[in-house]
Amino acid sequence: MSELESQAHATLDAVARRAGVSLATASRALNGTTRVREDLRCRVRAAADQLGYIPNAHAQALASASNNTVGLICHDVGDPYFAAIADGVMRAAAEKDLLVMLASTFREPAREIAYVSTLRAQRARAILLIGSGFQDRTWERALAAELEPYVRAGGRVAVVSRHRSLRVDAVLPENRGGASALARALLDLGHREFAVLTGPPSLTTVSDRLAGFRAELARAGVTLPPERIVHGPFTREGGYTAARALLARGERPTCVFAVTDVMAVGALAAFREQGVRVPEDISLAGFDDIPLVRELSPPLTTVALPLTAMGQEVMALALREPRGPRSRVLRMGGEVVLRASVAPPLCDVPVRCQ
Amino acid sequence: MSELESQAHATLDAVARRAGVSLATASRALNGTTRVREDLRCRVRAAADQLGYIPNAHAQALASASNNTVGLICHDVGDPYFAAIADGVMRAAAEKDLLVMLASTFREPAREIAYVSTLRAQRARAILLIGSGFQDRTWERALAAELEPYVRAGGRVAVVSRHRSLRVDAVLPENRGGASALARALLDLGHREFAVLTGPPSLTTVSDRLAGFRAELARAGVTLPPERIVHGPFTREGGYTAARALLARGERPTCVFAVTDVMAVGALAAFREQGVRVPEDISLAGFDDIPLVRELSPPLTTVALPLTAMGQEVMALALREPRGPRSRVLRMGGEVVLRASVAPPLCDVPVRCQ
DNA sequence: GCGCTTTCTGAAAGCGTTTTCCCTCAGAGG
DNA sequence: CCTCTGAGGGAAAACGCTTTCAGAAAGCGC
Repeated sequence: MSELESQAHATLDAVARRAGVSLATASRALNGTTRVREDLRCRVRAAADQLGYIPNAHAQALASASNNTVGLICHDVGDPYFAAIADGVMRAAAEKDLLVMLASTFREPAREIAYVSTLRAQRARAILLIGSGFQDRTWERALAAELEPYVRAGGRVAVVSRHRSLRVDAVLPENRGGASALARALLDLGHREFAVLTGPPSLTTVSDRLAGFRAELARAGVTLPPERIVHGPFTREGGYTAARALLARGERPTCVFAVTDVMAVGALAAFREQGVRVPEDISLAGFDDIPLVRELSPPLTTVALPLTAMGQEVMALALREPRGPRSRVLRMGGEVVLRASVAPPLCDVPVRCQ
Repeated sequence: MSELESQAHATLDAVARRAGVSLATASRALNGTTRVREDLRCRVRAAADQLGYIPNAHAQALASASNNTVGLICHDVGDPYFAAIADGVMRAAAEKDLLVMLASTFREPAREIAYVSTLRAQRARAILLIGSGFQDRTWERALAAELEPYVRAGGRVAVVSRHRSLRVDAVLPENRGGASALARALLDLGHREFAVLTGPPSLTTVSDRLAGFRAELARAGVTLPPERIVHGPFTREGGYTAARALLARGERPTCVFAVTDVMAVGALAAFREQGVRVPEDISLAGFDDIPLVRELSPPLTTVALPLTAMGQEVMALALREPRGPRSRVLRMGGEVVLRASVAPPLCDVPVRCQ
């Protein structure tokens, strides 16, 4: 607009002119791609400094058909689960000198697809998708349709905890095994009356954790009646509401498994509000081991996932040279961390008491 | 590399050719900048769809000298404080159709400056700096030197909670007033023996909160002896260590103020570990009102900051047309939220007891 | 002194868009 | 029937870089 206000950026051309060399030499001197006589290199450097030259990344990307940005798509950076994974991704990016474009879908599938498209336009070197896919099969298909040409054009895609229908490299939490191990531990404590607070049933994250948990119960001859399974969104409020609903139904299990820690946090609040003591009245366990659950009282028993490491690994996976058509899958975590939120059931329940 | 593997992106040229129009028309048809005959527009659209055309954002940015990316620099996305603000920024970005490039400095000043440089190269429309600056005056100066030509070239800069030495638009938490109000509330409860767990003293966030707190105590004739002030990093561990140090010194205040909630979380853990009950033995208060402090038991008394809104506002500030040379400052938050982590001091302390 | 490498350097051709400038053509007005 | 206007379309010039392709200069053995 006004004359003085915007002062254009110095271009490489200006640098070259000032250093008394050609454009090509200036480019080479600055990038060090080819040998350039030392004195010329110095002159160019000096000229660049004096002019405050900052290369135009867009021009570079356009000319060299390469760039060092990656896209990170998650549902909600405010959620500690995603924040922890994003942190890992950021660490990996810093190490590899990559710039991360972050996108939060706010759990709207349309937004996710739009972001993939945007990242394609940016010619991002890789796209990282974090978190469970959407219930709707249609969306998952649309997403795959958007991703496929990207991959064909040389883009890399890697995901954390997505539905396997996307045939891409993936970091998968040890959902089934972890949930089984947790069930085992809870059974060992003497619990027989379980309830589960869970997310949208069509997500593999949910179904795997549920299946693992159930399988282990079944092995011990314990069943999980449908009225003891409450669905809700993967949020604190979801957990809160689900726990309230459970209590409102008059269900009094000795142990509640929330399929994510975030839901467990909500459940804990609900229990507290209703005067249900944890673990004396009800034992509570979660999944993920987000940092905050250690700070609760009682600290939450959960299945640990190395979230930051998972973030780093998904980046590594995306950057690794593809070896073939088969997608690589890295399973991580799954260890039970016993904390004070679980205890043996009270003796008025007709099971052995330790 | 291999022949089949990479399949180049369709270009606008290809779209134009297929639609039987010129490059210019194709561009206009897709962007809708000028009127284009309806049938041609359709033909272009169809051709673009068939070819799976995705415009090259770099070429667009280069040609139009504009783009819609903004840079977000924070210390650590994994920290709930930054995560919450980042969430607000993401919301604002989604609304305005901006792409956010995220950078975590991991609290290394050099990295921060490098990121500003990178974002300048990307010709980001705005740069958002979140969180306290670094102690070292040299770094702050270097940062300003990097930012200044960016602003002169038309870039926008806005910060949350940075040192005022950066003359840019800013969202500032009501540090002083909030801390004063908190002190007032604690005094009203009857406390006279205070301790403070605090961060690096050169940060204004720290000094303002400390000053506000102190001023209010002074007004009540209460002093804060230096041995009751413990410094540490702005992390959970910092709070933990500081609290341990305080106890190790044999100090037994009736009330502890941690200048950030994250530190308070660490302090709470330390107290619990040492058998110090909160609030019976020591009242504990924090600052920020990060979501997790509501889940603690006891829930933490704190000074509320609307973190997500602050993230939204800093974006709004960065995007707003500059009105003049004066930088705009938006003060937000500062209300005391009383929760169960504070209580009147026990009567064995020689003060009035409520 | 001659031809032959070996280094560097410079000119220029892209990269994929947007945008300016100009031309054409239809329709309105006389 | 002719001119004027305005709308729409095409050619080509940017945008700021990288990289190819030659050419110049310098070093070398004979």
